[in-house]
Amino acid sequence: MHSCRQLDYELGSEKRGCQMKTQPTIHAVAARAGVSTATVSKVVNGVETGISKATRLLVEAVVRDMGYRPNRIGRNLRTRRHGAVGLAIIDPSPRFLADPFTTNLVAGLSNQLNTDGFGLLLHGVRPGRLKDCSLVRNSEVDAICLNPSGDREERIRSMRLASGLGQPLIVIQDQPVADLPNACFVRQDDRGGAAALAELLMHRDPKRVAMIVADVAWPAVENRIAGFTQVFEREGVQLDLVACDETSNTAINDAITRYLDSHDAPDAIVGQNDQIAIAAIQVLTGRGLSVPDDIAVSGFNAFPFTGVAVPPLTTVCSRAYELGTTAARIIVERLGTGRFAETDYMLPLEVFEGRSI
Amino acid sequence: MHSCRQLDYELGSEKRGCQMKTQPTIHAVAARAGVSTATVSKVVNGVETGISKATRLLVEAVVRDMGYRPNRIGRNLRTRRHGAVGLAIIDPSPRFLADPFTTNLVAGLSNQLNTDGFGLLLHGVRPGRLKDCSLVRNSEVDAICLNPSGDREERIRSMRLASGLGQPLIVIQDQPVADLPNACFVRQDDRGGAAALAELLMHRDPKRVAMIVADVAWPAVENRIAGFTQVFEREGVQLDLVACDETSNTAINDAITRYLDSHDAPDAIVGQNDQIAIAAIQVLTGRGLSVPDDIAVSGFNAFPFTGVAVPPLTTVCSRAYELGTTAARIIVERLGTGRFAETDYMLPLEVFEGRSI
DNA sequence: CTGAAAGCGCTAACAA
DNA sequence: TTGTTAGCGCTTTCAG
Repeated sequence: MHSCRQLDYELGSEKRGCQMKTQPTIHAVAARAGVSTATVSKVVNGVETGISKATRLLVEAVVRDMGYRPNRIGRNLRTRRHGAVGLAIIDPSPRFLADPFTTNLVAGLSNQLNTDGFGLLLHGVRPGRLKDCSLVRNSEVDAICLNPSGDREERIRSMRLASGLGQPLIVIQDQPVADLPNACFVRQDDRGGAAALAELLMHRDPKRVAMIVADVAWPAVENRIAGFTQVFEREGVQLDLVACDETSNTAINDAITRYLDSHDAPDAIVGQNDQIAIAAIQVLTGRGLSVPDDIAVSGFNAFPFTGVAVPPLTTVCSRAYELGTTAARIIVERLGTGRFAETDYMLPLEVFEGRSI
Repeated sequence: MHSCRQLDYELGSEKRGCQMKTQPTIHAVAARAGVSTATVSKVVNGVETGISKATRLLVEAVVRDMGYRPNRIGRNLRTRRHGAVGLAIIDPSPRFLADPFTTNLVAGLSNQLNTDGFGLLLHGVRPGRLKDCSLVRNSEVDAICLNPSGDREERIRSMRLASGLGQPLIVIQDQPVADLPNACFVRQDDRGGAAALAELLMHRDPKRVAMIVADVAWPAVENRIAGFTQVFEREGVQLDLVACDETSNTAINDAITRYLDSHDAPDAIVGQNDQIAIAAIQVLTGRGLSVPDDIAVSGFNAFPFTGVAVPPLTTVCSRAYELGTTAARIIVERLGTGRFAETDYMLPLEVFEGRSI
């Protein structure tokens, strides 16, 4: 049997000629080393018990020599594990990754999963199209990580769909939904962060604050609005919501300009993220207004590269990268133990005090 | 045999109790529909010939009813395809994705691969650690996409290592290496773009130009420097290279400040990317210098969100997203035909003329 | 038009 | 300490 397989392999590489060399299988290694496939398997997987030093060394040498790399498919089929996690990011833009929050989330998730021996399958999904995503149509990952967007109803549809797949689901940055079996929620306290920022803003005794928000509904933004409202309602401060297309700088500038043209100047402008806040500073400066003397400005996120502002931006620091590593750890634990220890994790947020308010 | 498998499945779901329901297999579907697994397979894979309408409808109904999702592992083992491509991004920072170039590259690659039915396995790899990456240690993807960084020698080591794996290799953004079997290079014309920008700068008749570069060596940056040098040497313009840690805004600002403190003011400052150029504008403005009247400033990339500058930045537009989609298409074609049609693709670059030079 | 059967590469239980 | 063997879920001839 060994020699037969070995023959297959040798024939394969000769027959195909110009074709790429066939990857050696565990059988080829076993045959060359004169041991069984079981022995090779044990050596390759570092099983300590029941392998003599000599055999181990021999097999390791043959493995190196033949350039053998275990085929994950065979292993996965046998262990009934995919060794991978899917991340579905719901976003209308094909450049879904351009948002620094997403970027940092993906980096954290990817790094931590890789460390633990898992792969990350990345999918940008247009709203309403989750059902067509290959993560959903096929069984190809051990768990699904979902970053929803859109209004709450749409997000709940996404979550139910993903949950119905019968595999562990980790929802990033959305409020828990009742009776969602086998789901775990991982989020940051955007509401608390916004409230802390609002309290800070209260030192200026503002009457009116404008918040510039994207026209795509993100759960984080809803919570940021809720956090402001919580403080501002109590204090009798009016909150104006100004919507814009955040994917274009000109659109952001235009929206801010239009708002300033048609309203009395607010006491403060907050962006739903730092890019928008920086744009606001520039529009204000361009109109001869001084930040923070005339108008306070603040943002959200504090990611490197988005913080190049003069004056330094006061902003709520997001923890997207840690959201990613946290989610990864939870997934790995869930896959190991068979259950979620907790089903709701919330990372606290802090305000970075720049000089823009 | 069918009923035996079916029994397994039923038992499985009952025995496990609180455990997650076992995913139905093709055998379970076949048993429930009263057909063979071969028939189910054909229906699921949309094979048109030799399936009666009635059978198709029946099987489809059972598939829906049971929530059957084909297990990719079984399929992959049989077809000897992984259905996935690995992307190894060599970068010293764990936040490798934060760079907008990388971000856009990944978005393009991911979207196009997903469209063509492939997954993308994302790996951030620290320099010199490629050999430990699971993409390298295991056979788990059909092709590897490599985005090298570091000095040329280090990059060549990475490329040789990846090429030696015996599977198709696509190198993003590096100069072709001779005798690298089964590799294809996909890049943008950074050198040409830089030269075009340099020509534009010549209208100001500069004597000295400072280029702010990161201390990590990226192939793109080398080419940008080469493009400048090509024009500036001909014209007798001096090019100063100022290195900084580009991952920190303060480091960028400090480096520019130190340079300006210790040298006569240059006629122009170019950043290796737009973030750096924007920082330069702010440092200059803070010193009471006017851009572009006193000093011209320009950058590279023109990605959305990094272009919030006053005045609008003159910059060379990168095509990272298209680099990604192009690489994806090449990979898919290579996997289909068994060979690369070309082994070197170069996307031309254009200058966006803002008002900063 | 449908089904039986072989086998993809690997692991783990069990036998030797 | 090592080897034999039985599949993991699926596709694909080939026979009916």
